[in-house]
Amino acid sequence: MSASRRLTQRDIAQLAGVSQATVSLVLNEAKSAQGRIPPETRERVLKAIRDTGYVADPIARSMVKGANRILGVFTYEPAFPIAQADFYTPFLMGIEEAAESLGYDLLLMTASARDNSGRKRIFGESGRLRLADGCLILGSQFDRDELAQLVAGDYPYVAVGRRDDAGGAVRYVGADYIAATTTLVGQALEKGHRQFAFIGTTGPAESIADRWRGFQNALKGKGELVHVDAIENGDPARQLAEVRASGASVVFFAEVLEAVAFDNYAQAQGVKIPSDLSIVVLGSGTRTHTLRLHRAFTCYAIPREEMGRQAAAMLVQTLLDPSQVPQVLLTCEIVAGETLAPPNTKKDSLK
Amino acid sequence: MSASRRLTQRDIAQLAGVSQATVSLVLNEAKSAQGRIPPETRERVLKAIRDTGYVADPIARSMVKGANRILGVFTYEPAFPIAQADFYTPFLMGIEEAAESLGYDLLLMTASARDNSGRKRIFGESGRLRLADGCLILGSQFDRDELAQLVAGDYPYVAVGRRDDAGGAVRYVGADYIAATTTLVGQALEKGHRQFAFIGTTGPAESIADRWRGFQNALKGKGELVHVDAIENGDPARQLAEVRASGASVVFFAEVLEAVAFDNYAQAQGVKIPSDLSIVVLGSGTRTHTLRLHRAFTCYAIPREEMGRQAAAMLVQTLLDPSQVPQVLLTCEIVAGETLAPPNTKKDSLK
DNA sequence: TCATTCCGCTAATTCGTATTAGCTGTTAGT
DNA sequence: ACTAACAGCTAATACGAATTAGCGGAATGA
Repeated sequence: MSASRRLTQRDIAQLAGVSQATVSLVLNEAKSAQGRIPPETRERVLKAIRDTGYVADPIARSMVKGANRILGVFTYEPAFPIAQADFYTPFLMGIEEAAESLGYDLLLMTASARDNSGRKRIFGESGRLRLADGCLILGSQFDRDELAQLVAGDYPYVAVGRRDDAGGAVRYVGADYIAATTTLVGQALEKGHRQFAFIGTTGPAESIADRWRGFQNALKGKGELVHVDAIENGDPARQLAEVRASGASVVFFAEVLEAVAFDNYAQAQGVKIPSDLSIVVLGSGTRTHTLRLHRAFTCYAIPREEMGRQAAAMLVQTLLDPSQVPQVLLTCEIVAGETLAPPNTKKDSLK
Repeated sequence: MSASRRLTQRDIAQLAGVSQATVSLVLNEAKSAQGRIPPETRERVLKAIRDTGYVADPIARSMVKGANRILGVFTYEPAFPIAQADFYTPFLMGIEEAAESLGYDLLLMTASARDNSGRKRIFGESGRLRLADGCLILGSQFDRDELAQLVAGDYPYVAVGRRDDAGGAVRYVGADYIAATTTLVGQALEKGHRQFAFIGTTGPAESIADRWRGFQNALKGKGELVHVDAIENGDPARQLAEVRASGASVVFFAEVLEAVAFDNYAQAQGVKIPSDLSIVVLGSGTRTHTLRLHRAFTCYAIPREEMGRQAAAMLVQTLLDPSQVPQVLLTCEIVAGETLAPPNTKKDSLK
C-alpha cells in the first residue's frame, strides 16, 4: 500500500501491460471518443488502479490542464484574527459554502503574500497566486496599484466589497451601503430629527466612504449636520460632550464598536437612549447582533455570507468567461432596533 | 504588462540573450554555488525579469521540487458552519497564525473531499490532497479506515485532537481531557459530593470517550455514579426529573449546549444552581465563555488556538523529518466558574 | 489482389522549471 | 608546448499526466 515512491501512471501501465498513454485514456474516458478502448483492456487498467489505489497527481495534472479547481482567498489582514473574528468569518462561511457546492477547494493565502518589507501584496514574488485558478480579495485596506494591476491583467479575480474604478472597472460583489444609509437617514427625518451628528472615519476605503457620502446626500436640504467626529477609536466622554454641545438629536455611527462604547458611557451618565438621544449604526456585524451582546441598535445588516457566496460564484463564472466585469450590489436589510425614536423636545433638560 | 500567454523563463532567456537554464540559475542563485554567473549576465537577466514582471509558475516549480509550502486542512465537517462557528474557528485561527509565521499558505479542502456517494473522504478520487505538502485533520467524526491509511502511508499529516492507534501510532496534538476531567471530579469530591450524574454520549470519538473514561476513573471508589444519560440532545425536563430521582448532587455534562439547556430549564423550575444542584461541564468552547452568553459554568477551557498552532508547527516539522510520530497533549486550564458548590444536605426539600 | 477503412493501441511531445553533465575557450602551471 | 584547471555558459533530461499523430494488423470493398 505505502510505496516509497509515488505511484504513477507508468506503474499502472506496467501492471496492466499497456502504455502510460492508455492509462491516461482510460482515466479520461469519453473525452476523445473516437479511439475507444475495448472493455477488456479498460478493465485490466481499472483493476490495476483499484488494486494500487492510484490517484492522479493533481499538480502534474494542472501543469498540463492549466486549472485545478482551487479558489484563492487573498486577505489583506489575517483571516482569523481573534479581535475581528466576526468580520471575516461570515464572508468565509459564504465563500466556503459556495465553493463546496461548485466543486472548488479553498486556498487561503496567508504567507505567500508578504514581500521583503513585510507588507501584504497580491503580486508577491512567490507568484503563489497562480496556484489557484482565480482569487477572491477581502480587506478594506486595498492597495490601489495592486488593484489596478489586477484590473489590467488577465488573472481572474473578484473583490468582496464595492471598489472604485482602478484604471478600469473592478469586478466585485458589494453591499449597497449608500441605499441603506439613505433609508436610515430618511427614517430619522421622518421621526422629526433635524440636527444630525456623525461619528466615524470618512475614508478612504470605499466601504467607509459610501456610508459617509450616502449620509451626506440623504441629508442634503432636509437636515443639518451639526457635528462630525472622524477620529478613530475616539473617547466616549469627549464624544458625548461634543454631541451634546452640538445640539444633535441623533448620532450616526459608522462603526458598531464605537457605538457600543458610546452607548455604554452615555447610559452610565444617565442619558436615556433613545428618548434623550437616538443612535443609528451604519452597518454592523451580523453575529454580534444575533448573539445579543449589546442592545439592538437601529442599523442595517450587511449580508456578508451572501456576499461571499455570490463572489465565489462570480469568480467561477469569470473562469468560464473572463470578458465580463460584473458589478453586483446586494441590498442591506434594515434592522429596526430600539435606538431610534423621535427627538426629545424639551431638550433643555439634557444640557 | 498583460501578455495573452503566460510569461516563461524561455521568454526571459530570449530577452536577455541567454538560455532558459541560465535564467533558472540566476533565480535560484547561491544554491549550486560552483558555477557562478558573472554579475554582468546576472544583471541582464534580472533586468529582463524586472521589465516583464515575471514570476515563476509555482505549479511547474512544485512539479519539480515536490513541495509548495501549502498546508492542507481537511475537515470532516464544513469548516465554517454557522451553528458551530465557535468550534472550528479557534483551531483555524491558531493554524493560520502558525502557518503564516512558518511561511505556509493554507488550503482548505472542502470540495475535493467528497466521493461519489457524497461522503467526506480524505483519500478521495481527486487526489487533491497532494496539492498540499501535508495535511491537518480536524473533526470528531474520524473514519478509522482512512486514519489507518494515513498512518500506514507516507503522506505527512497531523491530527488535531488525540486519536487512538489505528494500525500504528497516530501523529497528533490533543488536549488532555482525562487529566482535566480528573481534576474537576476531584474538586467535586473535595466539596463533599458523593452522588454523581453524567449526561452526554460516551463515544466512540476519542474526545468524548476521554471525558467519559476520565470521569469513571476519577470516581472509582470515591463516589457513586447514580445516573448516566447517553442520549444526544436530550429533553431537559426528562433529564432533570431523572437526575432528581437518582439523588445525584452534581451533574457532569460532556457538552456545554446540553448544560445550557438543562441549566435554563432547572432555573425556570425553581431549582437553585449550584446550591440545590451543582453543574460541571467537561470542556467548552472558549468564545461562548468569553462572550458571556450564559452563566459561568465550572468547566475547563480547551486550548483550541494553541492546539492549532502546535499542530501546524508539528506538520511542518514532519515535512522535514517524517520518521517521528510525536503525540502531544496540552493541558486544559480549569475554569472555576460558579456552578459547583457543596451539596445541599437537606436534600428532601428538593424531592 | 490491392486499396481502403477502422480498430487498438503506442511513441512522442507538451506544459514550465530545476538540475546535472558537459562543452568551449581562456588562463595558469611545469 | 602541452596538460590542467577553471570560468561561463548550454544541452539534455526529469517531473507526471494529457494529447496528438500515427503505426501495425485485421476486416472490408471493388
